[in-house]
Amino acid sequence: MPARSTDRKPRLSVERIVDVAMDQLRERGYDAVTMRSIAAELGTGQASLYAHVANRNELDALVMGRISAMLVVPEPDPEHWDQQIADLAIQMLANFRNHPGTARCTMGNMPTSREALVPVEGLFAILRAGGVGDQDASWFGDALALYVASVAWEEDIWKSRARAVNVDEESAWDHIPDVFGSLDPQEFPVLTSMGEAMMSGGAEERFAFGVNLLISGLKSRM
Amino acid sequence: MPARSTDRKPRLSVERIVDVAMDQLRERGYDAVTMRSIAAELGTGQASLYAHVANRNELDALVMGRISAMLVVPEPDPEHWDQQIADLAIQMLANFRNHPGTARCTMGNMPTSREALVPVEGLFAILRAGGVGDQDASWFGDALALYVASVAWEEDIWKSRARAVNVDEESAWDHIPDVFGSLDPQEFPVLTSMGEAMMSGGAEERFAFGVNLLISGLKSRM
DNA sequence: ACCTGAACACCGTTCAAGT
DNA sequence: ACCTGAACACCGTTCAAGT
Repeated sequence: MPARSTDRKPRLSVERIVDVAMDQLRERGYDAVTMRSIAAELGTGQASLYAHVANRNELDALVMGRISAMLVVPEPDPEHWDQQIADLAIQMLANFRNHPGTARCTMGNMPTSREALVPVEGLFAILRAGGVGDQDASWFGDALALYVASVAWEEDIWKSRARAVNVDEESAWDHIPDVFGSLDPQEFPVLTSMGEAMMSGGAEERFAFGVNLLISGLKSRM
Repeated sequence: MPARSTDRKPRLSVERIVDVAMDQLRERGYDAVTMRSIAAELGTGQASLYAHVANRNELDALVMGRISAMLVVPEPDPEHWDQQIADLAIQMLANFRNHPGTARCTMGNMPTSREALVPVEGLFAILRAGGVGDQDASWFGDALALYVASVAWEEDIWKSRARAVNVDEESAWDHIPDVFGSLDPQEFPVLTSMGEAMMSGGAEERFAFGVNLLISGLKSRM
């Protein structure tokens, strides 16, 4: 009798491959997720994945589509377009953080799939409603997406490095103040005199500052 | 008789290793430069490199130091701090372009060497002269450096991809308009109606726009 | 059509052994 | 102290062969 509903090896599919990729990205970080590690978890050989995914880069694009689909872009409110953009940026970073390791998958990959383009459409709809010209909107969208992904990717890198040294993320930063403390005040008068400003502020504040820079800059053109 | 001045294998040194790395980064792109390829060009085994360089990541940091040392940061002119920062950003991007493949080396690497910190000191000196507070300066410097490196790295990625397909860089973009052309205007009303704005503007204009965004944003806080 | 084992052509890094 | 050959434990991708 065929055990239909409890088959130990359901068929491979793009969805299952991306599922496993997302899990492993979270648990191991970008560099430790390989075609082989994914295949192993799926109980198959690495060659089998290539029947569903062309190559590693396409897998990255699929992961980008998956996390893009999680974004919820609000209906444009012309009165509060700037706040809507700021909120969206914060949502994007939070989404990357909820799915560690995925930021790297988006870098260098243009959004070309339907999934990935839906939030882009939403972003531009908000900008247009706010009265931002198409040219400015296009370039602004580029800069914002690049900034958010870069910040998320850097955070992933610190996480991976801490994991490599097998130390908690906080104490990985411990030796950084040493660099500034050991600087020659003659040669580095500014750096040595702004020590605490270099260190202060959490990731949240830094990111909010950067997003505010971009949005204020855009407003100052209008 | 010992042929002193024409020794075919001068001693290995960090400098020579970084020299070769920079050359190969230019000619092959980041991913194709390996400990092995560097060792091969130096006529030695890959293991020999490890007597001078701890690992690949340290090599990247050394490359970052090398290109940082090429930057010329002007004496602060309080009247024109904003233009000085814009010029510096343009110089940074030009420097990355003159040394293709090096942008990736800087990503995720904090400037900790003396070489790498000299231009950072110069940047902060300009900002301080311009009256920017230390906290703002610190966060702004972060965002600017991240933005410039990201843009340069993306350009390197397009270049590598074009190289992989063995096609010139221009025609690698040929199929991109197709993506927008095939979009459903019902689902993507904004994207389909801003076609030319998405494409227009060279890399130069886009970058100048992004830098202007950051600087204008910073000014609007003062 | 989908899956597999085995191979190809690579990686970074380590280490015992040489000079 | 510096260098080397050889190995270890990996990569992405391909391909002939199976079902």
